[in-house]
Amino acid sequence: MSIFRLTKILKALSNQTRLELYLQIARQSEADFETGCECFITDIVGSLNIGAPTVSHHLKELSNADLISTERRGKFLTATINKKTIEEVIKVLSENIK
Amino acid sequence: MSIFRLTKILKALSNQTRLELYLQIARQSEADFETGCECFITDIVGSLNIGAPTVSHHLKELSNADLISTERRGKFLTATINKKTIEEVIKVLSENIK
DNA sequence: TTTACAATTCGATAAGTTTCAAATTGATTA
DNA sequence: TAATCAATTTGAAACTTATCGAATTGTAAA
Repeated sequence: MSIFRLTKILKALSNQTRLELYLQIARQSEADFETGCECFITDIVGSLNIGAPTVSHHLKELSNADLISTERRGKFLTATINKKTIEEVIKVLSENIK
Repeated sequence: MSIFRLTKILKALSNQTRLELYLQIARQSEADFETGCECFITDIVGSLNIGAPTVSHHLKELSNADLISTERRGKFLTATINKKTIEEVIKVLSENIK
């Protein structure tokens, strides 16, 4: 992984609100796998203390960093995390800290 | 680890120059362990394409995030990474991405 | 088809970050 | 002690980011 890509991913995770958003999607993804439900953004918007435009902006940042994928479900938006991306980050960091 | 602390650490690593600085210190630390040498900041300043004040600023950010420790050796400054910190980050990320 | 609601885009502002030049501090060496 | 060199501090400029209100788009329900 290039240093540029690594920086981009870490930058996407380096804002508190965005990190919370990401972690919430991650937790939700895990729960959904068991329950068969889906992670609706509208629910998260309600629980975090920021407006819809800001959430939209943050989601785009996470998407651009390839940390999550989103999908429209009619009126709503669902999000899932891309495990591969975060696993790569973990791997790179681990390798450099032997 | 609190979300605040995690954000602070990730923020410290989310700038390309600062990440390169950190990785260089990490690599150097590893090499030094074998050679018995030390990681002098003055050498890194020469190899990265930025001025001394900027390096100083970045080192402080890394220190404040507890990612590195620095020590004066007379006229010079040496740096070592704090493995524990990055290991905690790796752990938290891993746990949240099951 | 009008209404309602989720999400996005746009434009603006406030806040934060990166970087440098100049001045300063701390420590070594001539 | 004076000169030198590494590192830090300060102050400022340029750039980036987070956030919001208002307007817009897309979809579903009345």
